[in-house]
Amino acid sequence: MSTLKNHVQLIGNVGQEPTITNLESGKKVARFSLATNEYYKNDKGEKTQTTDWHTVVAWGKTAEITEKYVGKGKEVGVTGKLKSRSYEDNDGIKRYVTEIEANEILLLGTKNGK
Amino acid sequence: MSTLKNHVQLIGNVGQEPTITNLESGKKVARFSLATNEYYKNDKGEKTQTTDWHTVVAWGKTAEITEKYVGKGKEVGVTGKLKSRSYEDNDGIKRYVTEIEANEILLLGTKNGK
Amino acid sequence: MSTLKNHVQLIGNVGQEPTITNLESGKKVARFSLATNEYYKNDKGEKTQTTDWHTVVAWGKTAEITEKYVGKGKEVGVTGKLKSRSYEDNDGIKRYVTEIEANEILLLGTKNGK
Amino acid sequence: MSTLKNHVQLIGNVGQEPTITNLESGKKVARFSLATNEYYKNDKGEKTQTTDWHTVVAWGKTAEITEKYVGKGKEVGVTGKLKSRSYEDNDGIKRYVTEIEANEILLLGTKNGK
DNA sequence: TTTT
DNA sequence: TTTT
Repeated sequence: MSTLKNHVQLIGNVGQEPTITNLESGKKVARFSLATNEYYKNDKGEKTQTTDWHTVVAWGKTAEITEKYVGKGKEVGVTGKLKSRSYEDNDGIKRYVTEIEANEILLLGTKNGK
Repeated sequence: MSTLKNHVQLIGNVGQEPTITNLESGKKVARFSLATNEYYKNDKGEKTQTTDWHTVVAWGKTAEITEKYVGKGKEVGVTGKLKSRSYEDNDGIKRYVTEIEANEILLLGTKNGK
Repeated sequence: MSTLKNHVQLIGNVGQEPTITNLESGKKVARFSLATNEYYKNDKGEKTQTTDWHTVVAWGKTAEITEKYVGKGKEVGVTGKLKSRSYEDNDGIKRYVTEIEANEILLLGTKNGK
Repeated sequence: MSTLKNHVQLIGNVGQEPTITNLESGKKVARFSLATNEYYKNDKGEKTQTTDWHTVVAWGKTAEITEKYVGKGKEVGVTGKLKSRSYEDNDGIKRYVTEIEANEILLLGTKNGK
């Protein structure tokens, strides 16, 4: 888990309530979407915004923190690594997804942003 | 282009010769796949390796540097941001891709790693 | 200004009001101290905190943003690079200082954290 | 050890052989200086270089890796955190130093850069 | 010198 | 004190 070789950091707002899955092993997995917003002025000097949506996955203890503290609209910081995987959807079509596997999730702008 | 809000860094090896596209505007776009390798020992103490593949896109001047210096097998460092977009493939299926839009590409382990 | 070769990121609280210097050239320089706090449990299971203090320097436009928005106690994110320099103090003793030269300063936990 | 709150990354060349200290506890500490070089053209279009020197400290297992593999002139990548501390020098003058406490040290441009 |  |  080298942070030199594969490192992602995002600061943004949570799109929806995280989904929590309890694995048979007793481990938890949390998954949520995160919007990163950039504000800039376009050619005409008008204020514009771009939003990028990211899928964040958290395992184990980080999933538990997610379940407790991360909610829709909250501002969070995430560090982790980029992982890609493929699966077959219900129509038998091979799909590729890229997710951010979180090492750390930090609540920002809150009293308990510890 | 906030590096606090959306920042990716990768160090790895280039999978294939980059593809270069010359846009009508005269601008260049370079695209290549990058493998990040992690080495670790598994439960049984055996040396194991995980490889993650990433798609890197470079525009303008960074594309030109890519065209000149980046080649199959080379060790490179990349920083940039995560961008997701969708398109329809030839069968009319909506596809989602996540790419790293490079700000900077650094050649490592070379005499011209400037 | 390679973010691969020399990159620092901090999220913390501002210790004091920034000092602003107006250079003869008309350019501004802002300087402030930033505390990064880590919370953990010690050997005895007691909650403990470590604080590291950093000196952040901002030039030009980033200095102007600092002057307007950064104040004592505020939570801010900073990215930039590590710079070291030496000077002689009033007693003629050579001093070395390490500062973070900010590329970007982001206000966190605020409505205008854009 | 939050990489969101306090994170440094450097890629550069080692200035001298690392110094290794064996603590009474049996733990090792390694310390070395690292040069990060930036190349750019100045106002007159001449190629110029700036070098920043950093002090890297590694503890425990990372110190052992440093002892084995890190040597003068080698190209290495380092991630870690910024730590400042003070001490009294031999003349009783209080000195402040800022060091990078390494989490990870990666040998670049070598066959064993794993 | 901040914050929790 | 490194490197290109």
